[in-house]
Amino acid sequence: MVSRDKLPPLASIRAFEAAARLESFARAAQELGTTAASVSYHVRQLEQQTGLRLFVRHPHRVELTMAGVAVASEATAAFAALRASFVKARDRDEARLSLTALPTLGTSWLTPRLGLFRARHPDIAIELELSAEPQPLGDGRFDAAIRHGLGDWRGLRSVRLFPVLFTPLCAPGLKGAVGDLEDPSRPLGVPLLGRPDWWASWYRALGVAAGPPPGRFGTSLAAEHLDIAAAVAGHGIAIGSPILFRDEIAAGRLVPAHDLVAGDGRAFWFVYPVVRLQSPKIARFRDWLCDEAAAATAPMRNLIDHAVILEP
Amino acid sequence: MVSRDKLPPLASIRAFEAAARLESFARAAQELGTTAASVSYHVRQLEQQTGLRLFVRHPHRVELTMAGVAVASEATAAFAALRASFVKARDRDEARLSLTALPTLGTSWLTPRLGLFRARHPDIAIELELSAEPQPLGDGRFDAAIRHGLGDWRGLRSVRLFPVLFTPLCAPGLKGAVGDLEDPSRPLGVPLLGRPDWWASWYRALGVAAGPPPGRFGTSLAAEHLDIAAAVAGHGIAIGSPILFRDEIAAGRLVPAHDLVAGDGRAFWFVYPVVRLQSPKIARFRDWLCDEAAAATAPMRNLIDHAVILEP
DNA sequence: CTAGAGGCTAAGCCATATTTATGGTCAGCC
DNA sequence: GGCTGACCATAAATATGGCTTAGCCTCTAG
Repeated sequence: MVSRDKLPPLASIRAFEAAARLESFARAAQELGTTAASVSYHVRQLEQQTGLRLFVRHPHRVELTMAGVAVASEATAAFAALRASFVKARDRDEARLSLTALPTLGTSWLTPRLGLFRARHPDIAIELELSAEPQPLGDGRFDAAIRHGLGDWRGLRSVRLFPVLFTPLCAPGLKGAVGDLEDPSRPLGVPLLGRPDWWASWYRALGVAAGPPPGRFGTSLAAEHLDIAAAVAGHGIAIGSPILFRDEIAAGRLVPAHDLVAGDGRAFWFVYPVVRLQSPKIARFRDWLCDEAAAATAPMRNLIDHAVILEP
Repeated sequence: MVSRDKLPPLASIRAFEAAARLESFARAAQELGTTAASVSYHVRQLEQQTGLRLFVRHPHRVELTMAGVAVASEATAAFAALRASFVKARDRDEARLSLTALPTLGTSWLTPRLGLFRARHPDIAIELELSAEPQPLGDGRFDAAIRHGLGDWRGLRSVRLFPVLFTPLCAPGLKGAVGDLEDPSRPLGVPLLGRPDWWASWYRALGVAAGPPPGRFGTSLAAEHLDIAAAVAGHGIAIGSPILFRDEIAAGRLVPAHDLVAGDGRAFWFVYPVVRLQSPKIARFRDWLCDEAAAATAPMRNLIDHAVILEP
């Protein structure tokens, strides 16, 4: 005899439950997407395991026994509860999407657009955390992230948004004060703002091996968007992405200080764990985000195509 | 995305539930009688199917997420309910054992012994129905049967109890009045009781081709045990089983009218559906019945071994 | 600092469940 | 009253899915 409190095979219970509810092996097979023979096998299996007679077989119909009725009703309830618990968990999970992104991207590009997402998907609340350090996904804190890099994070699905680019940007009033930007050895009149390594990269893209000397830089700020804000205030020439700061340029608060747009081969990616490929809320956000990224890059096609991409 | 109300694979839910309850894949594997790799696989499977993150993986321990806690508690409850329903159904089913048997065996052999079974197994109530026609098993009316035959009923498990034998029996006072039983053509002085075909078989076993002429028989009764009762009353010589009527013989109410014991190759069998091999109540009754049959036949070993068995 | 425990991944195998095919029985229907 | 179709049982072959095995990494404990 089978142990008194061991659960019989669940597949068999499932087949039995459907057969009992539908009062037919054939219909149960249909519901379960299998064959009547399979249902018959499973029900018999269950009867043998439990020692209970669950169905009385009549030549072309089956009838539940007393024991069968009792077990079936409880099994139906148990399966319903199980299904309900998953649905409920998913509903709750669906209502909140937690993201992490880099401060610059979050502040200058993502935040202004999130309202549009919320308007289109009012059932999903977005939580956005900004941090310079990439936060790990998969520990339950974040559903997805926007990162920059090469898109090769293992265990994560990466969807490319747009390339990481940089170009000198300054306030319109400063444009005249800018001397010969192309030669880092000649005095410039205004300080450079932003990460020195980006400036160095940009000069490499220009064909100049030596980056600007340290004395050229103004106050060093924590993040790209802060440098840009400083540039808007007329404190110098910042280096930044023409895609991220397109609105500033379009509004005339910033102008390119030079035509050359450089890139380092990296891009911004929307990333989320492969195990959550099936998550509808992530899929919805991803699709929306891709559309936004496409809309943001389409008018800049020409600029992007002519960017000088350095080998990483 | 997986359909909103489709139940994920039950095997995966089961693995997850155990892992959640025990807070360890390794212990869950142990409980489920499988390996940690399998549990890991199933949990991952479930997470992919549902799009829910259920566990946070720490290097050498796992931790339930919010969603995991919610699902796990409901899953545990659902499984418990399922298990309970089977246990309850079995308990209820266990309390009553319904049997069908032949009238003669039931009246003369089984009924006197049932009290002993009840005394030893007070939790099982026996229902016994006697009928000359073999009742079908498997339609829910009877759990098991005692039949006579060759033990080759398909779909049924047969356990041999003792052989079907027959020998002439009469009241002690009649023994002297019996003439030459061995020659069916010579007058006998007393009528023969019981089924003419059994008498014919008995004479064949004796080596006499011709059975007794019809005129030799007394009143024809419906069942063997009624013939035996008539014999006890001194109305003639009955043919019947020395095993079934052992008590009558031991008490001196009947004596063998001849030494020859014949058999037709058949036996009494305890039979029950193969699908109920696991049924504890049937197993208990079967074991008890076999013991009783063994106890009843042991003292008659010699007699049984010397019986003349006819080819069926 | 080593040993042990816990978990992940990958790959190959095996078992389990399903399919396919056949047969039998009954109900409905010309 | 036979025919046809629906339904279930059974058996054998197949295939898919899940298990196991083996190796690795990380962390904890002694």
